[in-house]
Amino acid sequence: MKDDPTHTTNISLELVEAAQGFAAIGSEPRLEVLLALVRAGPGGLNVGDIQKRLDMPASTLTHHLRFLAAAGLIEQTKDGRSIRNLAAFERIEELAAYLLRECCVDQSGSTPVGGSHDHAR
Amino acid sequence: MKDDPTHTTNISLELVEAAQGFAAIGSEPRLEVLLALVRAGPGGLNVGDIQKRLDMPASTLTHHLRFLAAAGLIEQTKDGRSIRNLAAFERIEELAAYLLRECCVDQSGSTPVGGSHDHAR
DNA sequence: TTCATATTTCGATATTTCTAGAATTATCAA
DNA sequence: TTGATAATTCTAGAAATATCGAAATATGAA
Repeated sequence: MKDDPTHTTNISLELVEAAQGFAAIGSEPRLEVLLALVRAGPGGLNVGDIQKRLDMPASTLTHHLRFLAAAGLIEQTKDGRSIRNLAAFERIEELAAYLLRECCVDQSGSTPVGGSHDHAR
Repeated sequence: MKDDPTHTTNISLELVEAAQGFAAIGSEPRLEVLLALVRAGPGGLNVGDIQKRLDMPASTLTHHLRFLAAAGLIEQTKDGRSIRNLAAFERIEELAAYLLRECCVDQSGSTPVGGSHDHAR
């Protein structure tokens, strides 16, 4: 019982996914893109909007959006001839939760839940 | 009053520092190193210990430790002929807080605190 | 269809990061 | 001092990322 694939909303992220998520926001331009989307709220922003706000070449922006999407931090839906980008709040929260969960291990002195994450080696 | 250098415990991270922190844990080997330190607790681990646990060449490990230290995610103190590495729990929490703070902006519909982070452009 | 807009793909270059062996420095012990 | 241990620095090739202009693709409007 290491991970339950039947759950869509995963409670705990795997290390690999967490690392990918952190890498995605571990770049200033990408973090700025994500924050712009977060601030834009449920309506999101299309690529052109982001481009204007951050003054970034379209091809560069596409490159970064691909990273964010691959890490599950944004969702992209086609809307006419433009692409609507939405911040994936759940994933952001999962990343925060991952950090907090790991952070408190061994500090309070007890294992918080069940040994959910891969230890060993 | 944007940032108070007299405070050791900074309340809010700048975007640049946050991105650096996320980049530091945005690599599987580095995230594993940090988790090992977190699990080791207040005693920390020296480089050799980490090396054995993760089975990683010393020079590679040093490389990653430098990243983590630069991002403020670990603290290194000399202890005899070995180096004691400690997880910087505060910084980890700051990163989590950064995510949660940004995540909730515009979602609840109101600006949470004062416009603490750089908007605009 | 023709034109304009929105975005991606392509291609090319620059830079960074990853990895790890070899050499070096530092420290303690005998 | 000599020897062993701990860690870093040096070096370098491979791989990944970053940046961005130009060309291509897709869609909607006239």
